Amino acid sequence: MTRASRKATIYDIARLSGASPSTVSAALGESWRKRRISESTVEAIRGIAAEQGYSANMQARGLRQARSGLVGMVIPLHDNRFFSSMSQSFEALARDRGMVPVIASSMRDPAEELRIVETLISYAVEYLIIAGAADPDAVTALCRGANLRFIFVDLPGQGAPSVVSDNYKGAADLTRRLLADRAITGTSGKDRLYLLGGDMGDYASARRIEAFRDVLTEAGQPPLPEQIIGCGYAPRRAMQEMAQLCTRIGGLPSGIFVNSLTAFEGVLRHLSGLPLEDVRASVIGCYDYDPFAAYLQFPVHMVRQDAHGLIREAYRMIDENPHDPVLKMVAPEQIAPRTFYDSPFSDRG
Amino acid sequence: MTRASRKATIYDIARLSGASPSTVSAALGESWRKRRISESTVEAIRGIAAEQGYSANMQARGLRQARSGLVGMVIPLHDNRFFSSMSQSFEALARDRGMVPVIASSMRDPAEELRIVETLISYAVEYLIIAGAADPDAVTALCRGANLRFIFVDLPGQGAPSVVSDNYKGAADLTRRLLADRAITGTSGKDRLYLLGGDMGDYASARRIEAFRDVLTEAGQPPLPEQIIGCGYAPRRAMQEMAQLCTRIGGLPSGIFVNSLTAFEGVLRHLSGLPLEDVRASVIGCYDYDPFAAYLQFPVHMVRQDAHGLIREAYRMIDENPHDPVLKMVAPEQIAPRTFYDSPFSDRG
DNA sequence: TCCCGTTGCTGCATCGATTGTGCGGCTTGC
DNA sequence: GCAAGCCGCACAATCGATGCAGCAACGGGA
Repeated sequence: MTRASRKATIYDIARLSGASPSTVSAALGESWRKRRISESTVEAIRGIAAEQGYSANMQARGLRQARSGLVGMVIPLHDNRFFSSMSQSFEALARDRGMVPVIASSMRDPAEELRIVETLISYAVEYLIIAGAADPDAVTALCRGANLRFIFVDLPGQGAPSVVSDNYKGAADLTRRLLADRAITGTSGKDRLYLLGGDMGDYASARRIEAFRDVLTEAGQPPLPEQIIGCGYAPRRAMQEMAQLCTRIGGLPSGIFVNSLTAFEGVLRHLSGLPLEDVRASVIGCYDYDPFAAYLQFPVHMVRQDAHGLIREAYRMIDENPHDPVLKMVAPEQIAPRTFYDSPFSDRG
Repeated sequence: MTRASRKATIYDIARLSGASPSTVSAALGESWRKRRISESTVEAIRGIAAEQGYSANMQARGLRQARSGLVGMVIPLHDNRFFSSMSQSFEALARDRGMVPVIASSMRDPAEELRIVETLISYAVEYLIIAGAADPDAVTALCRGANLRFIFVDLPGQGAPSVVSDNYKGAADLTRRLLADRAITGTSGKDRLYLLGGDMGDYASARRIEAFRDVLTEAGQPPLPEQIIGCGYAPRRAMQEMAQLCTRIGGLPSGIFVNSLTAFEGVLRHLSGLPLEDVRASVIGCYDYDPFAAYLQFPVHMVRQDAHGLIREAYRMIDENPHDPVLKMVAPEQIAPRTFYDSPFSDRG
C-alpha cells in the first residue's frame, strides 16, 4: 500500500484503474467472464489490486451475499487431547471446503456455551458443530430459531442430528479387558472394580456407566452404587475422590476404570504417592488415550476415541443434510497397555 | 421466531414495534439514553426483540463501525499441549475484554500461515497474535500493509513486537540439571549428552541449542556437531533419529535433551523397545511439560513453558501499544522428575 | 401570543461488495 | 441502408446496522 492509513477497497482500485467499482468486483472475482469483462481489463485491475495489497472485506461481502464463509465449532476445552484433536480435524476439513473455521470453548459452562452459540449466530456461521454440549436442548432451540444447520458431536441432542462415540461398546470392552486381566471376585470392598470420573448426568458417561454395570452384572458381580464415582472431569477432584476411596476401603481397589484423561491425571497424582507394587497389583483402565499415559510405571488399558472420525462424519452429515435427525455412532478403539497409536498428524508436530 | 425463514433484523423489529429502524438500533444498544429514547419505548422494543429471538448481524455492524470485534491467533497446531494451553488463555482473555477469539492452525506451513493471516485480515480482526510463526517476516509485511496490530509469541519477528519464552535460560538450566544428575564425561560417543528435536532454523531451537552448547562448553565438553540433532518436531522422525543415534554409538547415550514434547513422543517410542535398566542408565530431559510424561518408568527432567504468561504479556503489549517494537521474555519453569504441575485450569476438565 | 428549549423520535447517508439492468458503439446480415 | 445483435462496461439498488441532522409537539417564560 502506498498510504497505509486504511485498507484498499474496490473503490480505490476503481479510481486507480479508471474502471467502475462493479467492474473491479467482477474482475477480482469469478464472474468477470459472465459479465463480459475483457481479459486485458481484468489483468490490469488485478495488477493494481495486487500492488495495493487489496483483499476483500468479508463483512461487506458476507452482508451482501448472506453467507459468511464461516463454520463454527464449540468444544468444552482446548487444553485437552481429545477435543484438540477434534479441532485439528475440524479445521482441516473446513479448509478443504474453502471455509473458515471458528472454534470456541465453553469451559463446560452451559451459560457460556449458549453465549458462544449466540455470538457465532451473530457472525452468521453457516454450520455449527457442538462437541460435548453442556446444554444440548437450549442450543437446539437457539439454532432452530436462527435457522442454522447444526450438529452435535460426542454428546447428542434430543431430536437433533448427532455423531457420537460408541460409548457403550467402548466401555463394555474396556470393562471386559479389565476383568480378563485380573481375577476380581467382587466379594469385598477392595476386591471390586471401581469407575471414577465423568458426570452421571452427561450422555457419554451415562452410556459408559450402563455398559460398566451390564458387564459386571453379567460377570456375576453387579456393582454397588459406591463403585461408581461420577466426580466430573477435573484432575483435582478426581485425586480427592481417589484418596477418599482408598481410605474407605483400606487401600487400592483391585481395578479402576477411569472415565477420562483429565480424571486420570488426578488418579495418577494419587497413585504416584503410593508404593509401586501396590499400584501394580491393581488393574487400571482409562477411557481415552495418551501416548505418555500409555507408558507409565504400571500398565494402563486405554480406549482411543476417533476424534477425526467423529468430525468426518459430522461434516458428512452436514453435506447430506438429512430430513430426519440421525444418531451416527463411531467406534472407539481399544488400545492395549504400552502401545503407541499413530495419529494422522504424527508426521507433524 | 414466528416464521423461521430468516433471521429477524432491526427492520422486522421496527415494523412490529411501530418504531423506526434507527430507534430500534438505539434501543437495543447502549446509546438509547444519549439519543433520548424513552425508557418505555426501549422496553417495548427489547421485549419484541427477545420474542423474535433477534440478534445483531455482526457483519453489518462491523461494516458500519469499521470494527469486527474479532481477535485472531495463529498457532502451528491445535493438537499440542503447549499451543492448546495458549488457545485456552487466548480465548479467556479475549472474552474478558468482550472480543471474539478466532484461532487458526498453520500446520507449520509458511504458505498456509500466510493464507490464514490474509483470511483473518479479510475478516477484519482487530489484533493478531502469531504463535510459533513459520515465516515471521512475510507475516510482518502483510500485517503492516493492512495496518493491523499484531504481535509474535514464542517465535519473535524482526522489528516487530514479540513475547517469547526465555529459551536460553530454560535450556541452560535444563542442561545443567542433566549434567548434575549423572556424571557425564563427554569422552566417548556414548558418554555424551545429545540434543534431539526442533529445527536448527527456528528461533526457539536456536536459542536452546546455543544454551546447550554454552553449558557443555563451560563444563569442559564442547559438543560435537553430531551431538545436536535438529530433526524437527514430528514424533516419527524423532523416533527414527533416535534409533539411528543408538545404532551409531552402540547403545543409548548417557543423556538426552529432547527439544519438544512431540519429539519426546517419538523418543519414548524408541525407548519403549529397550530394556528398562538401559533406559534408566541415561538421564533424560524434555523441553516441555506433560503430567503423564512426568511419571514414566524412568525419571524425566522437564521444563514447563508459561503459555498463559506468554499470552497475558501479549495482550498487555497490545494494550500498551508501544511505539518501538519490544522483545519481552517470560521465564519458563524447571520441573523436577515425577512432579505434577497444577495448571490454572486443573479445576476444569 | 410569540419565542425558545426540551423531549422523543424519524429520515437519510454510509460502510464495501455484489448483481440485475441498461446503454452506447460497433459488427453483421440482408 | 437499416435493424438486430453482441461487446464491454457503468449505474444503481441492496444487504443490516449506525449515527448525524433535523422535525414535530409540547411546555414555560415574557
